[in-house]
Amino acid sequence: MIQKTATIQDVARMAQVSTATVSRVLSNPDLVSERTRNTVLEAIRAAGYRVNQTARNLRMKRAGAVLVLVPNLGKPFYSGILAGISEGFAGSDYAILITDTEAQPLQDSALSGYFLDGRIDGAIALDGRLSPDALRQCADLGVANRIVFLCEWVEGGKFPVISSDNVEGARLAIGHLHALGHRKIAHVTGPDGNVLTIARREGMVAERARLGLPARPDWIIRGDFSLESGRDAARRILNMSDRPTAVFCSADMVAFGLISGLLEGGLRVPEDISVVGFDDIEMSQFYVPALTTIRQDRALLGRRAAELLLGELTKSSSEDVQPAQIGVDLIVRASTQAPSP
Amino acid sequence: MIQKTATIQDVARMAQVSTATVSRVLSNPDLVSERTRNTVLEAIRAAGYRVNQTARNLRMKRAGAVLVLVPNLGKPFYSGILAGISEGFAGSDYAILITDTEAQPLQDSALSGYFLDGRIDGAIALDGRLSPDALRQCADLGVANRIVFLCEWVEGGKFPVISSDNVEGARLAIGHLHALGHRKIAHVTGPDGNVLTIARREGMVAERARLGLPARPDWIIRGDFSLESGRDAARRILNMSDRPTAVFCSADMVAFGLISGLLEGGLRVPEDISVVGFDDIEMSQFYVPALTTIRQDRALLGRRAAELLLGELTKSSSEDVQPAQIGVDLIVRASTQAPSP
DNA sequence: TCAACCAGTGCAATCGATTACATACTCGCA
DNA sequence: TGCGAGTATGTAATCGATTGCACTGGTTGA
Repeated sequence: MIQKTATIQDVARMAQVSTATVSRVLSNPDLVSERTRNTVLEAIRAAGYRVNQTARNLRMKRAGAVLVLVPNLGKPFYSGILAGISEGFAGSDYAILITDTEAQPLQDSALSGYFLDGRIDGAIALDGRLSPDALRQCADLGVANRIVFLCEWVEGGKFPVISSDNVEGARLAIGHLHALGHRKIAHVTGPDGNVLTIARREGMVAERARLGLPARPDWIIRGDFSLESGRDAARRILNMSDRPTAVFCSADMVAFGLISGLLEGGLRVPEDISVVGFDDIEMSQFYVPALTTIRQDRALLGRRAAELLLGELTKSSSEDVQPAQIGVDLIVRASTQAPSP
Repeated sequence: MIQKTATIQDVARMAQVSTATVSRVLSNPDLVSERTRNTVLEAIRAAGYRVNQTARNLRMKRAGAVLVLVPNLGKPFYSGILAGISEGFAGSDYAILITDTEAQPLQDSALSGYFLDGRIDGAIALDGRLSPDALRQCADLGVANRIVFLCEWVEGGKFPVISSDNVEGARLAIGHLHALGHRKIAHVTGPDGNVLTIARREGMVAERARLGLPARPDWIIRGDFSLESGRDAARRILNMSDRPTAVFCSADMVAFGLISGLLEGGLRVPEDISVVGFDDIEMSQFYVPALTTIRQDRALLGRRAAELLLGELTKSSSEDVQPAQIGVDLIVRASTQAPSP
């Protein structure tokens, strides 16, 4: 804050009314007569007055901010989501704090601490790995309903969740490969214990079984959503005696690593092996080959989470935005084709 | 804010002292006798007291937050920078607001508005395209020294700047290609008018001239840092009668688009054409081929900008962190080799 | 012995808004 | 005519901290 900004007192003086009236003009115009209202609005304009958010927040016992916990800002997947979130909060007077939980790991008490310090009114967690302790502290504080999980979530939590339909995504991927003629389909998973890993893997396994496709234990390859894990998976596949003809990856980044690794090992994609990703990040259409993948509607995910949280915060108690699953789409590009005979 | 959090009043009562004393224990411990201090600290612990930042900020006439203006959060380049920034602010009690100036374009008055509303104490702008009007309004407010430009900047502005040594980067890239034996070197620029475009292009042109390499006007291809513009550049190159043997791209993303476009057109990288990028984003080492590029130290850039701004905000007036240029490095990978004879 | 000084602490104003309650005035109706 | 209801506005408390100023009691030096 700089300079002598006009305060509500200044405006009140100029308009020859009390500060209460000025305040009402701003937040509850109907309570004020039209004549007075116009006088006040004119004074506000003349003074270049703007509400001081800090004072307002103090009086109203709120923080005026929400925190977004992102596992890794470097992963392009999250950008579209953040855009959706800020779109969802546009028009509200909440500020959006963003923190990278990998670059700046949170202490167990950090999240609840933000609430206690009066720094935030709510949070959106894109990180399902928040420690149980941290979450319990928040629950004890009574803010469980103001922590919306987005994309990832924690099992058994009482926190609202917005996520994509991961099982459906896996089903679409396997269905696509099956329709192309693939029978031997492998999967590179996400990190152990991750809820997305579980949902996508189980969706994949279920669909494979439903279609009567063969399953080998080593066709489920452990990954962690990273480029590197895709590379590692490529090495594993190159060494297999009975190689799959197609691989469904738990993330686009994994698919990139995988394709790069396969190429180095002398296998071409899609001629020798088809690859399907998950997410549809911007890069995917420009990769060589352009990646067939499952699109998550990141803007929508973000927006919904924002709306859900906003609903909790402004709690007209009735109109709840419900926790929800967002649909996914299969995007067919160049990294899949019928298996060579 | 939730529940009855203990206030400074509660602590004062428990410790049988005045609120002034409690406040002093927290911010100026030396003023308080050791006996009293311990009593107060004990009371603070017992009450689970935490300073209410909003009240503190109101009283101290500050916002307790800084704004980071990112052109496009989706560009992986920015993530490392953000990590550096938040590292730089760690330990301070400033909150970090992040906004995407593409997803949520700022009105001319928005930035100065943030200051006027008491929402922020300072800003870091990664976006050199802020409108002159917007910047003038900030300058008029007297906050010019609290807006640090990072990576990009505006000409003729009185704003502090932290940036990479772009000219040196271009020199390194051309030098590398020259050393490999390339003589016909093209350049895909950034968007028109962008300061980085200018610095990198001029660095490239100067170095090419210094080395006595041939220059053709159509070897300077207009781009805009995007994947798409890389693709477009590939088409241009494929249509050339006198093709360059190497291309220096103004960004890694451009290089990806270019390589993908060249491959589609039947040219291999690096066998037929060598490609150098700029930035060294995470992806670059996993692209096929792994990308030779100019690394910017993103963590350091972010950290320096944060320190510079923090210095302005806490202004012990003496110890200024100076605006600075950060060094860059050439990272040689697989996308460059000697030209085929 | 007394003034000057210092360390340690409290009182109360202050930051800039919101809002419960009180007040004043105008109608409408019995 | 008088009273209750309704409308428009003002008064002042309040949110939870920080800090200038005043006060107290003890030490020091002349």
